[in-house]
Parts: sequence; C-alpha cells; structure tokens
Amino acid sequence: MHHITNLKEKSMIAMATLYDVAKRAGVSPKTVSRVFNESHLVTEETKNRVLSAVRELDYHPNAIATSLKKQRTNTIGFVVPYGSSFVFQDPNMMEQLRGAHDQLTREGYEVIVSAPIYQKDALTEISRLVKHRNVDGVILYPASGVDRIINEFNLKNFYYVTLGTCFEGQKTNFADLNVAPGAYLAARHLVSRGHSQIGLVNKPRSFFMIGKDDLLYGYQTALQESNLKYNVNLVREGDYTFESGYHAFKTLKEQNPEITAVLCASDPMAYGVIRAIEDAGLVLSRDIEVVAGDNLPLTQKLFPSVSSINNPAYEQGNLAGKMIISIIQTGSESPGITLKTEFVVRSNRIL
Amino acid sequence: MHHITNLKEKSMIAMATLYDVAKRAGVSPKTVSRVFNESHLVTEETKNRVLSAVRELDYHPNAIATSLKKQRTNTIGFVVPYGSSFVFQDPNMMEQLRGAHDQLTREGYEVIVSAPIYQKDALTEISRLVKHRNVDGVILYPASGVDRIINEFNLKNFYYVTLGTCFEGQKTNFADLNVAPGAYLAARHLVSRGHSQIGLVNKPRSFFMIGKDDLLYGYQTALQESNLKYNVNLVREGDYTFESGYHAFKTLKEQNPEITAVLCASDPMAYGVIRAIEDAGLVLSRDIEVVAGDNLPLTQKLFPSVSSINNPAYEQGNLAGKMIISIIQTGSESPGITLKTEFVVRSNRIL
DNA sequence: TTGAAAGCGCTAACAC
DNA sequence: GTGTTAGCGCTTTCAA
Repeated sequence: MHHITNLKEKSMIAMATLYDVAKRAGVSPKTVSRVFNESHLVTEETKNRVLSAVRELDYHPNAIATSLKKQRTNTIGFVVPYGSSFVFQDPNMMEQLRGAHDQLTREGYEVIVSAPIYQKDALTEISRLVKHRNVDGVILYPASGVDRIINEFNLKNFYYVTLGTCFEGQKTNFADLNVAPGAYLAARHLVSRGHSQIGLVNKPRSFFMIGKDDLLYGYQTALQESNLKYNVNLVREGDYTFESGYHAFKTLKEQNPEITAVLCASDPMAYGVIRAIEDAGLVLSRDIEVVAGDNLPLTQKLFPSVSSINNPAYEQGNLAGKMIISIIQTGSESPGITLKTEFVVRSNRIL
Repeated sequence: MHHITNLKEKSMIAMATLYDVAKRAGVSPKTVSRVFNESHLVTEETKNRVLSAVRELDYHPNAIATSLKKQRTNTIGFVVPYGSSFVFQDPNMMEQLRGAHDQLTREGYEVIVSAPIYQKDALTEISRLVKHRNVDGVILYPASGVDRIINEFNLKNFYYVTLGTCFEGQKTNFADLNVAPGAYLAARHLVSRGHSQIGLVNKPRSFFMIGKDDLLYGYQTALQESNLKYNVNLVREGDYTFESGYHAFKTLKEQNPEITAVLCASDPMAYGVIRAIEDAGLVLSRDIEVVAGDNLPLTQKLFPSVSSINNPAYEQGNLAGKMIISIIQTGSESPGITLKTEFVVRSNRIL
C-alpha cells in the first residue's frame, strides 16, 4: 500500500499517516480516525493502544487531507483592498483585524490576511480564495464592485461577512458601524462649550452609503438643534490619512479664520489636524479644540486633552468573526448588525 | 463516476470538477490539468476547447485537492507570540508583517497570521501549522522555547525563518537586525551636540542575545570614544510600549536631574518619553532631546524635530519572506542575513 | 464497538 | 500531444 520513504533531495522524512498508526496499533484506519473525531465511540482500551502508536510514530493528522474529505478548511480569509500600507499602517483597521483574529482563532479557525493594492485585485482575490476552496468564508471590506461579488456569493451559497454595508438595502451578513450618534454627541458637546464654527473632516465619500449612519448626519442634526446654520465650507473630505487631515485643517483655517473646533472622522486625520494647528502657530485645545474619530489608545496617551468619538473597531472585527462562523455552521445568512459609536469627553481645555 | 448534486440544506450548488470539464471538452482529465499547469504541452486548439468548457461550467481548480496531491499548500504561517495586542497594536511589528505579506503574496503565497497570547500556545501553534501541513513553512518571532522547535524542524526538514536570532550561534534562516550602528551614530550625534547625560531606554533583556548587535553596545562604544563614562543609572529597560517609555523617563529624570537627552529603542517608547517630558513641565527638544528607535512615518509626522534610529522593519519582513520562499524552493537552508540600522537627523532643536 | 471499500479532486507515472 | 491508472491521506457509508 504505502511506498518506501520518498528520498527527495537529501533526507525528507516521511510523515506517519493514519494507516501507519492503524497498522502499528493493530486496528483499522477508521478506528484511528474515530479516536480523533468521535473518540467516545471507541473503547478506552483501543483508544489507548491507538494513542500510544500516535506518540511512537509522532503522528499528526494531515489537515489538507481532512479538508479535502470534509469539504472545509477551517480557514477564513480577511481581505481588504487599497493596499498593504493602507491596511497595516492604519491602527483602526488593525483593530478590526485583531478583533476578527481573536474570535476566529479562539474558535479554531486560521486567518488568511490579504491586502492587494488594487481594488480589482482584491475582488479577484476574494473570489479566488473562496472559489478555490482555500477558505470556508471571507470577511471583506466595502469597495466598489464588492456588491457584484456578494450577489454571486448569495447565488452560489458562498459565505461572507462585510465590514460595513456594501450596497443600499443590504440586510444581512454585515457588521456595520453607525457613526452618527458619536458625531451628534461630539458636535453637541462642542456647541455647549461655546463653539459655533466647527469644522468637519469627514471620511471619503466613496466609503459610505450616504444616510443616517453618517458622521455628517450627526453633525448636521446637532447644529440644527442648536439653531446653528450648516455651512458647507466647514466640511472637508479626507481619506483617513494624516496628510489628508493636515491639508484639511490648512484649508479650513484659510477659508474660515474664525474656526475654533474640528471634528475628525479618524485618529490619523486628527493627528494631521493637530500638526497643522501647531504649524499654524496655534495651540491645541486653547485655540482650536479637536475631536478625534477612533479613540485609539495611542491617541488617548499622546493627546490626553483630546476628546473623541469612540470607534469600536475591535468589537466590529470580533462581531464579523462571530458572524462568519455562525453563517458557516448554520449554513444560513445572518441578520446584519450595526454597532453604535459613543463620545468620550476629555476636555481639560487650556484656559 | 460523479454523483448528483449533493442537496445539502437548501441549495448547495455543486462546483464543477476537472472531470466535468474533461467530459464537456471531450478530453481526458490529465489534459485539463495540463492546461492549468503545463499549458505549453497542449495544442492551441484543445486548449481553447478546454477553456471554453471551463468558462461554461465556471470551473475553478480546487486548491485543497492540488495541495494534497502536490504536498504543498502555497501558504506561509506568520506566528508571533505575546498576544494579538502586542502584535496588531505595534506599528513596527505591522511593518514586518507588511513586508512579509507583500513579498509572499507577490510570489503567489497566502499568509496565515497567528498571534497566540501565550508563548506556550505560540510554540504549539507553530508546530501544529507545520506538522499538520497547513503551511509550507513559517516565519516566526524569537521567544523562549523557539530554539527547541528550530532544532526539531532542522531534524525533520521543516521550513522556517526567524525574525532575529533565536539562540546563540544561529547561523542560518534568520533575518536579523543590528541595532548597534544606528545607536552608535545616534549617541555620537547627541554627544556632538553637547549632551553628556544621555539616557537609554532599551528593549527588554529577554528579547536579545546580548552582544555586538545591541543598542547598548552602540551606545557604550560612542560614549567610550568620547571619553564619557558609562553610567548604569542612565539605562532603563522597557517592553516596547508607551507605558514603559513613560515610566522610564520618569525614573530617569528623578535619578538623573541633569539628564538632557534620551535614546529610545522603539517609537512607542519614545512617545511615552515625550509625554513624560511634557508632564514634567519640560519642553521636548529644548530641555530634553529625544531620539526615537524606529523612524516610523507617524513619528516623523507627529514629531518632526525628533531624530531617529532607522529600523528597516519592512525590509526585514520582506527579507524573511524572500528567505522562506527560497528555502522551500531549494529545499536547503539559507544563510542568515543581518540588516543594519542607520541614523536620521532631524534636529531643529528649539533654541 | 469495529472494519472494508469507496472516493473527496487533483496530478505523476507511464503508457500510447 | 494525449489518455489511463493509481493514489495523495483522510472520512463516510454500510456492513459485521
């Protein structure tokens, strides 16, 4: 049945197979398999004989063979477009990944991470991972074109969860975030502290479904309630990066000299704003009050006086992990869940 | 040969197999396989027939079956102990991961990332991934106990690369970093600017093989050359985190009131030092000059006046990726490579 | 409680 | 240039 050790190159040592264990223990292959999968169906005595053989031969079940037979890999793909710098250098995205990782590994899944540079590649990568059966399902990030993939996945019963909604009317399989509550509270807070010229550095338009879960919505609602009129000129659109925050504040200040506060959609953009404030010869929290968007630990530590919208990115990733597992195990879709943002005050404004 | 669509649950759609394609195209399975693997051995005409069938059936090769047959998965494990917060929240480690990811995906490998909380689990995880054949090889991080795993891997011809050396005398399969040159230049620079009380916030002792590639070594060498005597009391040991940096500066300043400069082994620790400086009522770069350890983009942006040792973490990860691929493809070990740190001056000291 | 035989989807060896 | 056959290492009927 089994051939002699395959003398590839120098000393490739043949790994023991389940058959080797069976032979050694004097039982059938199926019995060995049972010991690993349904051990309650095996006598204590035979089990011990098998386990001895396992130890003696240093046997480890071949995960690939198991996957082929069972038609599942116990692996989940985490695919994010926009390139590896965008992903691995964005602490907020890393929090999402961390949340997913923790949940998935706790449940015995491996995590394949992929961050192709181009959206097109990302879409291909998602399809490939799933269709080639490398993974049992994917957690994926909104990007243009993802809706088509989702459509196909729905038809073919492939499993996925999205980090945010990917098209209007998506009802299932998403772990989303509603930024409006945090933005609303943040804007109210700023107004209550006497600010009336409040800048908004929003996320890129392409990233969101315009609607009631948006930063802008919370901001506008708060202004309305306070009878402050909405000024388009106080709104900027960044791309989550430091640079875009820096640039946003620069132009905000130029066009609105009276500006005294800025609300940011992300922490890295808040850093850019802060840097721009200092470069303009102004003092953070005295001349301009900044509200950050993620409430990252680092931000709290570096800028203890900066209040922040709380972005539960870890929980979001965790939730996505839970959802994909449940979807795989039940074989049916999961209702979408939307987490809420909050607002954390850290105002020890200077003067 | 092939059974009717397996009506699991509702509508699990059967994926086309290579046999289905073969039948449809009127060729043998092997010919279909050839089209995907050695297409130059197939006539243009049959190839086209096969590809039509592939398209019509929406066929995708099953990666698991290929892996089982070929005895390789085209997947590399990236395993780091110390837990997911330590990993995903450390921008420097993310740079290593990013470097590895970019190289590996470019070469057609998937990356499985795993960050177990306990070192013990990490060691188990490394073994499992490799022994169960989930991955073709692993990139792993120094931790106590890794040396035993390496020993076993060497014996059994399993493939690995380490990010740094894991035991004294390791000669192969590592992508290491020599911190001494950067530390030396940094210390010389500080001395040349008139500093004589220079604090050192080093990495944790357990992380390094004490030797000539150490931060301390570069620091001491520079002091010696300048005829400054080495003062143990100016040296602290952190654990790469903000908190440890904060605490380090606090005690440094208490015990060395004359201190005017601090050299840090990592950027997060430098952030902690900077925060502590400000909390002590001192001004960064005027009262205390700080040198950071990683030269992260964020640090450059947030603190433009802070010089830094340059930590080529991306390159290190990239190199590790290159090495593991070469090791797998040639079947033989790779000589270890040590990257050098440099020093980047950004001194626009205030006053 | 245990075992025999078939086969998951692919490719390597060896025909033709 | 193309096809046949066996088998990668496991689990799943089904039978004993």
